[in-house]
Amino acid sequence: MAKKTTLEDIAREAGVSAQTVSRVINNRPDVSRATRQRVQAIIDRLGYQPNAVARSLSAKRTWMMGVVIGSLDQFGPRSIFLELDKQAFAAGYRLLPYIIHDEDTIDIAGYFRELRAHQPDGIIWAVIERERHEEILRQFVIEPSIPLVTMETAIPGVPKPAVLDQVTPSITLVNHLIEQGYRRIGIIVGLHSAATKRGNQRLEGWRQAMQAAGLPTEARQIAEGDWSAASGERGMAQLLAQFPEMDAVYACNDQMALGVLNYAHRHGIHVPGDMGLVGFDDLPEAPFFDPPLTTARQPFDEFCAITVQTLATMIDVNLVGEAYTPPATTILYPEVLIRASSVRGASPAQ
Amino acid sequence: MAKKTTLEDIAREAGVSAQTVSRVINNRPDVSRATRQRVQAIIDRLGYQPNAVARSLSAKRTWMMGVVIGSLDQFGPRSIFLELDKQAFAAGYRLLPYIIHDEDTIDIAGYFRELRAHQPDGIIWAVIERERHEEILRQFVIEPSIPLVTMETAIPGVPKPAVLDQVTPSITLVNHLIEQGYRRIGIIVGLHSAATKRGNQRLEGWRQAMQAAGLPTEARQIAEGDWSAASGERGMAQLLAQFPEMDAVYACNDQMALGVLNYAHRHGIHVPGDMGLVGFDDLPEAPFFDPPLTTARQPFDEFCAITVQTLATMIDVNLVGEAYTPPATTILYPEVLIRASSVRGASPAQ
DNA sequence: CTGAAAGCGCTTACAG
DNA sequence: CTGAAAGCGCTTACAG
Repeated sequence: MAKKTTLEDIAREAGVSAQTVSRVINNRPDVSRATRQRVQAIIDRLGYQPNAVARSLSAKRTWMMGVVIGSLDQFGPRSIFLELDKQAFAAGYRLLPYIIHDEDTIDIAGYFRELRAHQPDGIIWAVIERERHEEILRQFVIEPSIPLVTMETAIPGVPKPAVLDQVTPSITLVNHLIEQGYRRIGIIVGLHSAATKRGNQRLEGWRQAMQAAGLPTEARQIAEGDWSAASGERGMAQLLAQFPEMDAVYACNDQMALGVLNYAHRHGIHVPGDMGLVGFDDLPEAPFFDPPLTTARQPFDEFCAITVQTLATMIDVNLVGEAYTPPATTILYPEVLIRASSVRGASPAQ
Repeated sequence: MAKKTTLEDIAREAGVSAQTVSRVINNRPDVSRATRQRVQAIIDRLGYQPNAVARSLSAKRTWMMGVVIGSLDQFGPRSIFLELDKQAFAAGYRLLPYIIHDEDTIDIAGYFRELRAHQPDGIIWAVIERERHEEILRQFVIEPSIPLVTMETAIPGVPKPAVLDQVTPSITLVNHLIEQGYRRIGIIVGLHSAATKRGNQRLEGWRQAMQAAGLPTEARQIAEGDWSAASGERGMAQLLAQFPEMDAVYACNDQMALGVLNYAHRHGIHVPGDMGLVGFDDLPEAPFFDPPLTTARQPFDEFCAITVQTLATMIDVNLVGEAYTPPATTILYPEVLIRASSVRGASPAQ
């Protein structure tokens, strides 16, 4: 392996000191035009690239944001990860991903210690809320006071720059079903809904809308899935068994809605004629379902932009040593997209 | 910010030298049991975590693998990224992702220089082949001889540990359609198929299977999409216009196949009765399409495992300074999954 | 505008 | 089995 060019090499070649080269690299103003040009020419000629590791160590700044996030198999985490990456790059940061492929087998605390060992300038905690996380965060992040923001979890004292409201779009979706004349509306919630804010909120929105309309919200109207299409299919079968008069379903994500559609097709249930259906997520595939799916699209771009910007500010403030007053949480509202699956007058497929 | 605990702190506290602590941390054998226990106890008590940046600088090893990959919006890159992450973690490496969100606007060379600045121990080049990449790789990686493997691109002198064969499953898919009695088979290829190996291979498999069966492969049987469902729908319309006698379609990914299905539903074309359909990818949603979609599933887990293992070996060998003989490329074969969309005898949905 | 010195927090030979 | 010294490749005060 050919010896790599270092700052020292450039300095020698240019006949200047190391920190003059450093100044040129970092675009500091206090270098004469002539010196800057001479040094820059040598840098370009040798294709020199400063060692980011050395720079991080001496500057005590890595320009890395650690991100802890659930498996990217699901649409939500995946979209968030991609947008975080875009936004972080735009802000000059690189992402250090710690993806939790399987929450049940992974040692989150160990995972987290390791992430911290890499000295990220800040950490984005994008994992869906679980009881035990709060303790881990407190122990490993909050106490050593490394800048931290959360995206899905509300922890006292930790900024949560933005939140995706789940209740409002759920109410809108259910109200829309009611306006279309559906009355006996069932719901298929996601996995761990009892333990996560997100699942609860969608259920909560359904409940509020139903009760406001004077409609029942009994336990037999609720089935639990695991976000997969297969579980949507099972949930549909379960609901029809325990709530046979059902005339519409709110599937808490589009994949489960697809399972419901599949069940309906196989059993000769016409959607939306016999059964109204709404989902959540707006998968790229959703407009191409048969019938196209009414659903809600979350503004992940804004969600991530606000989160990254806030963390970047926290990092800056932290370096200066000032006290930081976190901004109020920005509430973002998903957009409801009405498509044929929930519109009573919609013509059948054929 | 409370001063972080360093190795020096541990040494002072334990009354030993710094490198004795270093030995304990790195599990070197040459430490007495008594010393090791005493030091370890202090490490545990203070919750000390060695600074990975300092360690990387002095050891000249970051335990990072850089991965350059296209946008994770698509199923292929996404699956590859997730599996790479799993495999890299299992091998003791972390991933430094450089995601190319938009290939047309990004400065790949600059992107790459920056990745190199972070001193990854090796680089995985998982971008789909484009002409200009080869030059960039040669300039920035091959010359400074940093361990590098490719996944989608074949570059002379650069190991490509495994390859996902696209021709064979395409032949299998088309042969299956032929066996089912379909004869006038159209194909919707993906974006840039002229420029990427992958697109070409699926088209090539279609061509080979058709010609082997003595069936025509005219230009009017081919439409180009962009991998999206919308483009599949457009491709279907285009094919029916220029190839009206068509009785089956090979959509080169499942999303485009979904677009085809959507078109068929809206125009009263029965799949598989009037029109056979096969896709490629086996999206989690594919078994729940109406009808369930015949498609091919690629073994991304093996693909990534072999790639990561090879790179890890190359890194080890490179550190020792030995010459490395890259292994032969392992050819992996996607599995074809037959579902109702291509089975003539399959009963209609209702 | 420029440079000599110290230091970031570790590991790596080299001694003993 | 243990330690003193040097060094990884930069940046940061501090002088001048």
